[in-house]
Parts: sequence; structure tokens; C-alpha cells
Amino acid sequence: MRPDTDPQIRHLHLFRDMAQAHFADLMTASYVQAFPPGLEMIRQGDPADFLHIVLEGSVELVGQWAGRECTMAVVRPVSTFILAACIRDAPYLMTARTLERTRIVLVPASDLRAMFRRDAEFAVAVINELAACYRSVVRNAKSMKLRNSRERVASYLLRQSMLAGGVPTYTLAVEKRLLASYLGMTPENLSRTLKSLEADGVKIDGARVIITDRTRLTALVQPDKLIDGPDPVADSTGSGLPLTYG
Amino acid sequence: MRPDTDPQIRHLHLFRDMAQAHFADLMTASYVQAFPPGLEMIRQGDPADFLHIVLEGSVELVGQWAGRECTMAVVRPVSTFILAACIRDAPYLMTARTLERTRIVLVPASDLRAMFRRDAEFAVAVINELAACYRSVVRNAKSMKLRNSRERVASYLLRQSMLAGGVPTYTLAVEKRLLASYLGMTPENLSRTLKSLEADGVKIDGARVIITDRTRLTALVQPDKLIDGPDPVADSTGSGLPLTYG
DNA sequence: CGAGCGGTTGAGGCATGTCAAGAGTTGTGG
DNA sequence: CCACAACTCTTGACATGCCTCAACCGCTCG
Repeated sequence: MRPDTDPQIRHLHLFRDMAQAHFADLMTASYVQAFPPGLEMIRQGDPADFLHIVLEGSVELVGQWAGRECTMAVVRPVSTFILAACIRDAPYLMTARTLERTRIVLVPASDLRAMFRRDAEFAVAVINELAACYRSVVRNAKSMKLRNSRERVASYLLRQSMLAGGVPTYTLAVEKRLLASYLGMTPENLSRTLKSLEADGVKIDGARVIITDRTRLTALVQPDKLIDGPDPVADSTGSGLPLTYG
Repeated sequence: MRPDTDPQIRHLHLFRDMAQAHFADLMTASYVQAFPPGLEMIRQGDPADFLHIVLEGSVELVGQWAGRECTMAVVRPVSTFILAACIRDAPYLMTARTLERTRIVLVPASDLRAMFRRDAEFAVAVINELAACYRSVVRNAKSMKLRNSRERVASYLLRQSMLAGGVPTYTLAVEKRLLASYLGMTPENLSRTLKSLEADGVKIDGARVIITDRTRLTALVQPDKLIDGPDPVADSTGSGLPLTYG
């Protein structure tokens, strides 16, 4: 592994507390790889051989069944994904596809599994990471089951504004098509919903989001810590859709 | 803690591999409590003070928002719940309510958190448990987003048959009202859907499920390991709805 | 017995998906 | 540099899945 990539990875909560020698061991067993945009780097069902760490670019995690598919998450630098599959030495549950040119660190799953038996601090970090990831998916599931599509869109828009520091205007980080899939609806429906939300305090101009009446929007969304976070997920970078997916 | 309850707990994957002395420490700090049916033992948002272990009875985990609620899981003996909240020392994401008279072991969260720093085997067990729980929720989320309500009902019915050993007939373990909520639909709709499924190989007579044409039902469901399990969740007892919820 | 509750059934309405067409944008190759 | 293809996004018309409301049955339990 090229040592210049180490520092960013070392700062992740997952690796922050482990012994330097152990971290080095993991890194020498790993390697960096670059993928072109739109490439399917993992197919769901494949055996989980590597923990993936996104250094640059972005990766979409999608679930597939019976010819249908839906976006489960978007992973952005610097964070990890499919930790749980590696730990259980089980098949990936989601397909991973690059959204743009992406650089990834691949850490062999077997080394990973051996490491948390050697390094107690690392084991604790893995525990915390997994617990955070678990809670993140539960919140997601709650959102899907308790809110209708309009409420999900509104809460997404408001949350992104908060993540950006409470700004009144920002630009969407993902294509609307993808966002629709993530929110569990069709692109056509998202388009219509976005327009209808102008009556509730958000205006959309292309990829630009302008919050025109925060009070009104907040009233509609009824933000809830037990759905919309926090639980500052381990290596959150404040970007993207959810935060980290194990 | 009464020592007669120890063996069942000790057999859980979560506690199986830890040192006996450490297990004893955890148990002496814990205590058993019995709850009447329909009691709300945990309210979502409360601080997570105790890991819960169901010894007898059953517990419903529900998510709530804006006056609505939905069943996220049903926990049956012997298994644990809300492990993740305890580990992160964060508020419970779900409300827990007994479905019948239920005996619960309460393990102080602080002891738990201290213990996986002392006992490496326990730490590994927690890692495995959390990873399994995580994957379980992801599968659940995939099911909700990729299948329509009819497909979810059919897959549930078929899966329960498989869990019971591939039997052609069995009785539902939960009320239909609750099942509807778990599957993300209204009771009325579940009722209609169940009737309509007679054309696809399952007949329902009260709480009795009779699979009349397994081939046909299987064709409809298109069972998928990446949605319907396995990943033999840690302390699965082969009963109830999902299996274990962290 | 009567109240309460779970389950079923029907009628009607809203939300969401489907299909189709067109505008705008991006990327590519001649 | 332009032409073209491919793609996203939007909009409209239409179909349908799912929910709501209401009534009724049967069961359980005080």
C-alpha cells in the first residue's frame, strides 16, 4: 500500500485506536485500486473477500431482486463499507457500483478477522462501528415504514441543509434519479413531489435547493432524532446520503 | 440473579465463549424481572441502561413517529435485544412492549461495555452478533423496498414454513394485526391479500396456514438468500418473526 | 349478557407506479 | 465544430395498489 494514503485511513474511528504496528500490518496486506465510473465492483451474493475503503470518488450500494433494484446507500470518502459481510465471512448483501472515478483500498477480510482477535482496541472500534451502522439502518427502516414519500423527501432536504451547517441553500449531492431510488419512489414521482413542496417552504431549481420557509418545512418534517440521526456515525464526513454502511 | 436461569443464557452465542468468571460477574450484576402482558417496558428515546434478554414470553419492538407506529420485530426466548443502543450508550430507537407475560433478564449496559474490554472472546462474540443483526436489518430493508405487499406476505408465509422444517401446514405465531404492521401494511389489506393468495398455493384458515401448492408459491416468492436469510443469526431459536434484533 | 377486540368485507378515494412524449444536457465521433 | 446518441428530468394521462371508513361477525372476558 502506498504510505501516502495511510493518514486519512488511520484517522477513521475504526483504525484510530489500534496499535501502530497492527495498523501497519493491515495496510501492507492491503492495496489500492482505481475504478472507472459506472463499474460494478461488487456483485451481491459474491463472497466477501475484502473490506472496502473509499479514498476518492463515490460508490452506490444497491439491493437487487427479481430484476428490480433500489439504492440503499451512497458511500463517500473517507469511509468503509461492507464491514459486516467481511466479519461474518458471508456473501455481500448489496451490489456496489462506482458513481464516478473512484479510488478504493481493499483490506483482506481474513486479515481483518484475525486482527480484532489480536488487538483489543481494534475490537472495541469494530464493535462501535457495527453498532452505529446497525442503528443507522434501523433509523432508515423506520423512515421507510413510518413516513410517506412526501415526508421522506422533505426530511431528506431539510437534513441535508442541516448537515451543510443549517444553510438555506445548497446543491444536491446526487442525481435525482438516484435520490428517488434511495427514498423508495420513482423519478417521476420525486419530480412531482419536489414541485409540490414549494408550497411547504422549499424551492428546487435544477440541482439547487432553496429553503424559503424553514419553519414551515420543519413543521411538515417533524424531525426526530430517533429517525434522522444523530449518533455521529464513526467516520462521518458530513456528506452524501446516509453516512456509513457496514 | 437466580442461578437456574444461567444455563439458557450461557448457551447464547453472545455469552458462550467468554470466561466463566466473567459471565458470572455479568450475571450477578443483573436481575430478572417479570412483566404483565401489554406493558411498555421500554419507551423509544429513553437512555439505554440495560441489555434485555427474553427468558419467557415475547416482546414486540415498535417504531413510532408522529402518532403512527409500526412493528419492527418480535423477540422470543431465548434471545437478546437492544444490544446496539447499550453499546453506544445511546437512546433506544424502538419501543418495547410485552405481548404476553414475559420474564426478562436485565444486564446493566455499563457492565456490558466494561466487559468486552476485559474479555476478548466476549468482544468477538459481540462483533459477530452485531454483524449478524446488521445484516438482518439490511435484508429487511431490502424486502421492504424491493417487494410489494403481496410478495412480502407470500415470502413470509413460505419462510415460516421452512423455519418449521418445511412443513406444509402450521399456525401463525402472531396476531394478523401485528403481522400486518410488521409487513408494512394495514390489517384490512393483509386480510384481502391472504385471501387472494389462495390462487397461488396457500390457504389460510384462521391462524392456520396450509400450503397447497409449494411449487406455485415458491415461484411467486422467488426466495433469495440475500433477503430471506440465512446467516443463522446468533441465538436464533427458529421462532417468531425475524430472529434477533440488536 | 354486553363490551371490547380481532378479523373480514365492501365502497370509495388518494397516493404511487406506469407509459409516453418532449426539453435540456452531456459526451462522442466524424 | 457540428450532429447525433444517450441520458436525465419533467409533465401529462392513465392504471392500480394501498389506505380509509364503515359495517358486521365471532370470540373472549368481565
